[in-house]
Amino acid sequence: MSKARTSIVDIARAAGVSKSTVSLVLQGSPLVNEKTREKVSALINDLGYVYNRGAANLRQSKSKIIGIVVNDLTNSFFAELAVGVDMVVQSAGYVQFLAHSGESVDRQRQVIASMRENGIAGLILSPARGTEASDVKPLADSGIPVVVVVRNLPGAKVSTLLSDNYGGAKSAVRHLINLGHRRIAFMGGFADTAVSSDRVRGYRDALMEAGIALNQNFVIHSAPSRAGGATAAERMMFFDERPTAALCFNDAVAFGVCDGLRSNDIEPGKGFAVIGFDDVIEAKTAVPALTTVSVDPQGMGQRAAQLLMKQINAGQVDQETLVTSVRLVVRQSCGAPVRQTEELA
Amino acid sequence: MSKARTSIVDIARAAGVSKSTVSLVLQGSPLVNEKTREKVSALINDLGYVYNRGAANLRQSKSKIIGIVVNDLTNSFFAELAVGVDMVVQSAGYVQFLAHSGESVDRQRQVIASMRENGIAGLILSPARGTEASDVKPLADSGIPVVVVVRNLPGAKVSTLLSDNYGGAKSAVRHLINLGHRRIAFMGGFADTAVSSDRVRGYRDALMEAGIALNQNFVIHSAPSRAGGATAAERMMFFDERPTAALCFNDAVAFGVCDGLRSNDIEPGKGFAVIGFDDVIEAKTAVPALTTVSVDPQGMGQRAAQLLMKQINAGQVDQETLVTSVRLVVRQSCGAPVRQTEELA
DNA sequence: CTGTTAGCGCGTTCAA
DNA sequence: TTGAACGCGCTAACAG
Repeated sequence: MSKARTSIVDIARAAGVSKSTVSLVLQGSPLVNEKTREKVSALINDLGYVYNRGAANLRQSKSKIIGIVVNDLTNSFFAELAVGVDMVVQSAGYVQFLAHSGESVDRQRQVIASMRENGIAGLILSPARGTEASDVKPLADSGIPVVVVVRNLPGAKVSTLLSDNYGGAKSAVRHLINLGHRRIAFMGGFADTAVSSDRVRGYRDALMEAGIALNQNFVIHSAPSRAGGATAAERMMFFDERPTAALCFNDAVAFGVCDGLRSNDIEPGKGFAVIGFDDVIEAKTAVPALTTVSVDPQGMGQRAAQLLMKQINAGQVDQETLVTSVRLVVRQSCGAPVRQTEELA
Repeated sequence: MSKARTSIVDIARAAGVSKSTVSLVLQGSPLVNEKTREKVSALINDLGYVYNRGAANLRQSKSKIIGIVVNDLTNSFFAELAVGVDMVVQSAGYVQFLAHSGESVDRQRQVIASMRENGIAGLILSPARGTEASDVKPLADSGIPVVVVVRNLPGAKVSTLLSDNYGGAKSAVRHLINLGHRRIAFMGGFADTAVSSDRVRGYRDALMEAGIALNQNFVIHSAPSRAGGATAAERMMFFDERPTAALCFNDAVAFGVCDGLRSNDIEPGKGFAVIGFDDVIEAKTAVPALTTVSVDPQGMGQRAAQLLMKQINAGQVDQETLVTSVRLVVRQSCGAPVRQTEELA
């Protein structure tokens, strides 16, 4: 209808009061006469007034906007994470800018810059591969709290929320050992990422703890994808003494390993046990019966958002690193959606 | 460091010019002396100035923010959609507010209101079930363009982008008929949604076209989920004369149907053909060999965003309804990630 | 204690 | 190239 939206002055004029009074009404201030309050409130409704948060932000030089940049929204793990963030953000009366970096540090830099121009109150970042501390430095320096999730970003003045990669790997391998396995492989993932090395470390320590000698060949790196898992499995077939179980870098790798086993006529689950970290969350839909090391991505998103809100409200940036625990879970599909049936360890 | 962020006046003062000049430099206006431009640009860098888009928005009473509200970000279909939107939004220099309604019309109303307060330039909405035209009316009335995707919203002053449910179903059933099937079921989905009835209509028309009488029993409604598919399959087992093929409401249902068949010792694919609309996109990871009616969700997101940008730039709201075509695709997994191998029809 | 006035925050715009 | 006005809501100070 009307081109110009009705502003606080319009309704002030209509009510025969000053704009200050209207502002007080909007804020539910008790300093205003009941009668005037009602008249003003009525006008606000009738004239279809919409609060202009931008103007308020400008005046107060603060906003109720938080930014979230995700390296791959296509991966359900991060979509779920974003949903978790959204939940707490929404209920705190904030809105979220969401951007997808697609693992491109350039795009990530751009969107972070853009969010900064737009005056976000805080940022949650799941960094693209190759992100450096300098990429968030300007933000952090200007006092805007940043929470980095999933991958860590050493040297940056930010808080960090990681899943317990070391502990998860360790308890998964312990579980395999308890099942009687002695020749256990670690499959998939690139060697040069912190996430990967933490998981391998957990794997090693669990073996050591059980007095099992580490066979270097049994750590088979590959792309952290289904295809990577399949090739890792192929490579494994050449060993004289093959493993009887594997901890996989993630669920995608685990499926790939199963694919690779099957094409060599080995039925996974029967004699060969496979466990994967469920980073990719294909598990939710795709797995017939796979043991996974599970992170709850929505929960992680919630925690990240809470961590951020805390800092925003306190007006100061922290630098804590939190680790969210993981669970060993057997998922089962029985002609129906996958349900979590058993929790181990 | 500094509490107050440096503003346009700070650099004006430092450069010994007026803030107007700085503003002109920022806008790349040619009306400014080359020498001053350089001096100003240098100061902008040195003082770490960040453009305050909020202030600009206020002055111009327009923003470069678009809103996107999605009913279920947890569903990869919508996550991909959001990525598609993000691509064109980002490259147009906009940012997006993203909110997840979780199929709750109340939350949807809230977030739409919040986005309106924040001055979005346009909205892309994948409506929660039960959304009514009135839910977007205030927005549409104030001249903010809205593009509704996936589900339609009759009576609202918005543009709409739907996938070709009718045509897709029709060509899927034609395909099954060409394969020699005569007893073809339609399984899954609630009867009372437009999406569902369009698909059933396509199914009917394809049968009619081939002179095959419609068997009312063969339209088996159920929840549009994996569980729903499984129960639909169970129900089908009681028929005296069972179908030999099914078009499923979506891929989740299709998997459920496969689950149900297997638990009755029928191997899907061998003698019983299953086709699903890939709304849920489990197909990408989970399907060994399933024919799907495919929508490209990222592409759809891009089109939606383009449609919206067009209206924003033109400064007027349209009310067109566009239909995006779908493809019949056989996906195959062969010990490696699923690839699209064959395109039919 | 109620209600008002004036000025601020920051970038844009236009007349001068 | 610039001073001044402007967009809209907030707030400190002040008058009734």
